[in-house]
Amino acid sequence: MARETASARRARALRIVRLLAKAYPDAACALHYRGAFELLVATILSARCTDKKVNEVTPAVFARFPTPTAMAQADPAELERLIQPTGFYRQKAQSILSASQDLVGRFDGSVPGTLEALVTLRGVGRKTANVVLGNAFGVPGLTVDTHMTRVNRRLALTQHEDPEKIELDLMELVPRKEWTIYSHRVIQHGRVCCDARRPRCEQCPLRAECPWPEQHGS
DNA sequence: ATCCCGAGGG
DNA sequence: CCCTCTGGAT
Repeated sequence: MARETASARRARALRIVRLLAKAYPDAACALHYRGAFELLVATILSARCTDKKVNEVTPAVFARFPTPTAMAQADPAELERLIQPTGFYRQKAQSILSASQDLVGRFDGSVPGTLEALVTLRGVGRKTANVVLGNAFGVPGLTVDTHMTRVNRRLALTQHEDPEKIELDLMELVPRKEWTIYSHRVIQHGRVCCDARRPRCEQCPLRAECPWPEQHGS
């Protein structure tokens, strides 16, 4: 594909948005949660871990520590044991405890609804903050995780590796109201089709808009 | 740049 | 065995 002009790329991005909507009309957050606090905890646990695995451990976690107040007083060893299958369990337990203590101490026991406040919590970066904003508060947010990074790079909607730079590129290309649902659809697409190891370009709904198959002979 | 860390697939 | 899975802190 010859070098693409900015306006051509913008038009292509909009076609991709439409194709994704048709291919994944029901895409949604795959984590199981009730309310902002549970979503925050589930999203911290989802780092480098499948959502499926997270959903297996969270019912017991939420049953045992249902509120920020309860979680803030949790025994670290018990929490570590409950979340152990998700990996990185010491850091994650520490993050969940510390973040919960901050919710109680600095945010009146509830999850704040702004990016600036959320990222001050231990274990919460832009990606996690945007998941909470988009799904618990209805504030548009692009959640640049491993799937968003891989798929958008293959689509040549960004050249960057740094998640924050990718987020800025996508903010220019994807209509603001679509940010949250676009993230869900790209993540689903990354799981079922645009696989990390071997993308299934033959059956990809975005094939006509993607330079990857031509460049990699499939 | 490196570390955390378990589990599943090829 | 190596890579990947809804990252973040040091």
